[in-house]
Amino acid sequence: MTDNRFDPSQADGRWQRAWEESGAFTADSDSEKPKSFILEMFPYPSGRIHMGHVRNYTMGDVLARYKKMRGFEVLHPMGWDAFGMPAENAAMEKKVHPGEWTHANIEGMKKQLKGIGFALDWTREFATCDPEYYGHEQALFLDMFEAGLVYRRSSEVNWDPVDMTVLANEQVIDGKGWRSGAEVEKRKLDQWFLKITDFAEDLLEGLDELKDWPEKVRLMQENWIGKSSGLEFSFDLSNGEKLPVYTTRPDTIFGASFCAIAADHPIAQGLGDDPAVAAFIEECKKGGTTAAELETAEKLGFDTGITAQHPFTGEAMPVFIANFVLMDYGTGAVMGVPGHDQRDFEFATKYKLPITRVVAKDASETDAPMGDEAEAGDGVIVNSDFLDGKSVDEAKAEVIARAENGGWGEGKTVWRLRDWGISRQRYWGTPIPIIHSPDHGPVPVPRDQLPVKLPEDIDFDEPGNPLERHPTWKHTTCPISGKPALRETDTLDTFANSSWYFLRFASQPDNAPFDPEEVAKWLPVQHYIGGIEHAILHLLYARFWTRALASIGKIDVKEPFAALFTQGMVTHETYALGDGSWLSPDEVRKDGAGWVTIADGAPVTAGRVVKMSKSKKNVVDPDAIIADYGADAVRWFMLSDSPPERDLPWSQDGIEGCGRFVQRLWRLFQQFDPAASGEDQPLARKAHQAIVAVAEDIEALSFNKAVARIYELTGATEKAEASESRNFAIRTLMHLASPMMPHLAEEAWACAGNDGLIADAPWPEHDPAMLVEDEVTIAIQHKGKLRDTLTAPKGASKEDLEALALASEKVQRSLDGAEIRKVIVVPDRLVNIVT
RNA sequence: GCGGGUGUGGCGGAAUGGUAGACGCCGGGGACUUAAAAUCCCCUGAGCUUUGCUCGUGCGGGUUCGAGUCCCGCCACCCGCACCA
Repeated sequence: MTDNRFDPSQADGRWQRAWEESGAFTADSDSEKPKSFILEMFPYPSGRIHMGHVRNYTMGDVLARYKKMRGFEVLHPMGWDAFGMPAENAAMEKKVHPGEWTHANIEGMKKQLKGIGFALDWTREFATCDPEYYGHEQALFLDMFEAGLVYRRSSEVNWDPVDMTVLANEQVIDGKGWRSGAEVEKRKLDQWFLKITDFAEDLLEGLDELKDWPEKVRLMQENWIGKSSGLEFSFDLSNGEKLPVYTTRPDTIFGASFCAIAADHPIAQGLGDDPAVAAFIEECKKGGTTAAELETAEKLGFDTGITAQHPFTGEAMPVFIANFVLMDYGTGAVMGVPGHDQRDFEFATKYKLPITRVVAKDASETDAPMGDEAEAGDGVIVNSDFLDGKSVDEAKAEVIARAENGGWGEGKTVWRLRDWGISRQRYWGTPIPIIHSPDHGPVPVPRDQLPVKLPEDIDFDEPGNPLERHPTWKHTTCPISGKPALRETDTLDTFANSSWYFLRFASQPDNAPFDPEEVAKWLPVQHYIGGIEHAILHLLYARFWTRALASIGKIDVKEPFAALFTQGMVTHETYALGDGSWLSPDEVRKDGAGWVTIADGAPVTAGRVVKMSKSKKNVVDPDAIIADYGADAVRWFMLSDSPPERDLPWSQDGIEGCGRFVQRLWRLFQQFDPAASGEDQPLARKAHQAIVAVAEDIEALSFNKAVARIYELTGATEKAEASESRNFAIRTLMHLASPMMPHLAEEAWACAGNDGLIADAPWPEHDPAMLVEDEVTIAIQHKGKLRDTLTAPKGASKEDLEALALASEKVQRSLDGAEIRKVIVVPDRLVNIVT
């Protein structure tokens, strides 16, 4: 027995090399074992691994290692979501090629990930910016193009006139470009779209099958897809035109008192010659789109002077241009029913339009006055001719039926989901494999010319898309006529890259994006782990892309991720000086109850615990922590205390505690004593129970509970005398801890004289007979309050337990001679005496 | 506004309707040491008239022999979406 310390600085690297050399985590798709695909959302190679990554990948790693121990052939790959804006920004700021910057980052981050000891199959690593990868992506794009799932149309975009580029909505801040600060313009550009709306119904219904997804994410996707059903019909207008409107409340049609159209509605645009109309349309465009602005925005309207004829009453209703009507939902026009829609109510109040009740609590309340807001709830239809007395649902069906019979409208389902605009006027992305032919329009690049590679010799000295102004790249010939033609210079949205990468992880043939048979072996992903921020876009696009490929016969799986887990953020206290400037954790120290700067002792305010971010300076660098405490301590911290779906507050005290526990386990592991003999039943029992409990906790992803179990068994084992049972407990702890602290476990395993890697060893067997206690603690209650506890043999009869309870001195004192009315006995648990 | 979540010691958090606070962190006391670090042991929800008693899981009710857990009504905070007709 030696009392040396575990030295991660030399042990970690040694075991990481041992895993790599033995190929311990290389997935064999020809294996006979059941398969398990464990995947964490692959990182963007921004430069450094941060604590959020460490937490995400540690969780996946524990699962992957555990599944391997349980006899699964595990696929646990890693790659790089390598296209995107930051690389281009770096190119502009640092005069470095985006590819060079990206690859340097990948090298650095890969080294960091290896230093944490993740059980990854690095043989399947790829970056989405590899021409092989994006070439296959281009092939998939062409598959979808040929299947009619891709189309081109003119669409409005945010245009930065200084950077000469399109901005995503989140890159527009207060109406200005986030980089240039220039006033952003709306511009119409021809853009490529993927027909995700073809799959709206399917994507919505598929959510029901995703039992192992968080309810929250399913609801967010459901709302995003936004199915609604109602009636689309046309009003006859006084100018002879027709005005199609969409409503989900056809039952309230007798309450309509006006029509409203969007500012960019064709009828409004047609009136644009009138300066007053033009001014109003301009006014509508100004309004901000932030939540707060919309909340307070006043309903504004402009009476066009045109009237619409009510389909049932024949009444003439005014048609307004209104700022609250959206052109891209429904038909861009609505019928206004002020009594039963809050927006219409506000509008009608402002412009003194009639507000009629057409839904009441019951049929007798026909004339009940309207309050100061619209009544959107259920009820009975009143003041509505043939609809009177019907329920809301009956009236909806009746009006839709009459409209359809009369040929002036039809029941319709409308979706909030829009088609996916995938064109980006950027260099660092997958070139869209299309050639614009003067004679044949947009033509697919012939398959034998894929990949369409990005040119290397580009510069970012001028604003705009480097592909567009490259001297030769876009010039090519039409594949049909052979005449000169131009390449598409837009690249694909980066979300396209992450929409099928899991298929490429499952199989990597040279001549195809994937092999359907290999995909069938691994998919769906058994556990997909990542941040909640991808609840909608990435996860919806990946579901769509998988379904689209299934619909054209490329694969058999429709849902890529069987189970989804969204982990919480890593947070940290913030520190600020009096002037509000932020300080990093290593610039401050505790001073009594408060905090001061290390530099000059100036008082520091410790603020809220929030997500680690550069702007708040509350980041902690994983490398520095690993250097101080080793990889296992950091991994252990990531799994301890907080449930994985909640935020994890980082603390210096916490990581020190984890570092201490690594050493404590190491000391215990060294006490494995081959010469020891004898049984220790209670300890053996605890070890067997821990084998079962830790397994259950890991499978439920309750890592914090698994950690607590390991602490408990550790404590019990430390206290026990040497025995064969104690040796068993020590070996058990090595196995139970090995998915979480793999370096320590390997070192201890080897020191105890075992051959091979503990990573390759199976999960320990438990003896079911040892799970059952032979003695139990019984709680004795009087009137529901605890009075005493006693130990009884497991399975003691109710009569015996009752007798034991009544024999207790404490119980008798509490009873104080009162008459016993009833005694409740729960075997092996408690006795409750009621007086 | 709509949808969802959370609320338990100083802190992170445990708890199939059955002994609330497992486990960890912080804190206090002690042992070892010339001393420190490391390590080990004990205490650590609040209060009280302290062999013990009372109170205690955001608040107010209810069901039950028994409620952190189930039901009804509130409050606070967090997240997502949002003029979607």
